[in-house]
Amino acid sequence: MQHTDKRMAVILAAMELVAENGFHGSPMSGIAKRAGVAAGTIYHYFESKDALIEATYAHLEELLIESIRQGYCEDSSVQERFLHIGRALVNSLIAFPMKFRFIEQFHISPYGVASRRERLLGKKDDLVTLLFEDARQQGLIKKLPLPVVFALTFGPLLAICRDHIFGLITLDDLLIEKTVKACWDALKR
Amino acid sequence: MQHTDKRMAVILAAMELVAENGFHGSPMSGIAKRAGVAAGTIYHYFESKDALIEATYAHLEELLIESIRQGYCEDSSVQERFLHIGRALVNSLIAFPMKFRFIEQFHISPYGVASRRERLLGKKDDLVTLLFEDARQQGLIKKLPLPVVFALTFGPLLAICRDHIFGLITLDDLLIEKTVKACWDALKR
DNA sequence: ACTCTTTGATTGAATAATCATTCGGTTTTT
DNA sequence: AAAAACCGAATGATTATTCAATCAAAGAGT
Repeated sequence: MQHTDKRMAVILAAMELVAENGFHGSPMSGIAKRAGVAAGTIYHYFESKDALIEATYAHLEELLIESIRQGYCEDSSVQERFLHIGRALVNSLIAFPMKFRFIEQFHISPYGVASRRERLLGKKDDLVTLLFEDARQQGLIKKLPLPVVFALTFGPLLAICRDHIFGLITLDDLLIEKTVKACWDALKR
Repeated sequence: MQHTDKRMAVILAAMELVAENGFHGSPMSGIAKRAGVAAGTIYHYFESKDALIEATYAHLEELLIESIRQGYCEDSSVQERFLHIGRALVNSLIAFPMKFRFIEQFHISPYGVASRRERLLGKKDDLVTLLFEDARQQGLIKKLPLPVVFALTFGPLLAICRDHIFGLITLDDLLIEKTVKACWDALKR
């Protein structure tokens, strides 16, 4: 077993347990057992439980960004790029319910607050922010603060992922397309 | 001190602690201390921690429904009723950030899953569901499954409440109005 | 090839803190 | 005085974290 193998096993186990039971239902001993690793080993790779949680989120975020970037064409029209991002996000989230559940848990937890603030105030160079700035410059969307634009886009998309994963609806390509287009209707002037 | 006084003190303390620290950071001893009550007393009113959490959510939900019903006019146009609900919801949530934080924690936690399923599959007689069915019959909104309609409405509204409470934006009446109208744009055909 | 040594990885039992819950007794209300 | 509300220390289970002991691998010297 390689150096990073156990590290990744721990991250995956943490993701699954937290997704299923929340942070308060995910003891380190349980994570260790699911990862097939001794409790002490976790502390070889992560300073604390908090550090493990942060690392797990960072890993999932990377996967998500990667899957959105896949097939993204910088030269397409604003609307086409918007549709691509929406589709890719929803498909990626519902493909692995555990990912989605963990990310939601993280976002509302005290862990996520700082991370969230950084995101919106700090980095100005990510794919989505650039797209929205582009759209505003071209006068395609309403004049609203960036966080509101984010809300109108990702609020509904995360909500339908949640409903799908909890079995309240069944998302297919057509329904995803319709919903993403409806989000666009909310933005366009 | 009245019979129900301590009961309510416990509920409020639970709301505040859970809103601040999540379920895993809200020990019964802490709730008791904040409520100004002995730990054992909680068990006079609630069978267990789970029961307390459920009761706290039920109480908040009642308050929320009440504040939305206030000033709601059954005879208004669909769009006017929609705007009223959106405005009332956002104003009510940002007026007491603790309420909002608790409700979010609850919805995502294992507690909320069952409650959520009941809501959408069971009760067909609440204000909002009736409004949406009305709107669909009049051909005013897109033909989408009810959960998706809910997502397009409440997804963004909850998101802007979160952003406001975390200090990422500052909501005023105008911005709230604009955002609720944008949600309507997402729905209307 | 064969030992000795070093280094880092891994273990799991031990620790100390914290948790939900209980219960015998006290106070308050009726 | 009976009943209900209330208290808070005690209980037993669970927790994150530590650590002394083992293991595996990889040279280094012979």
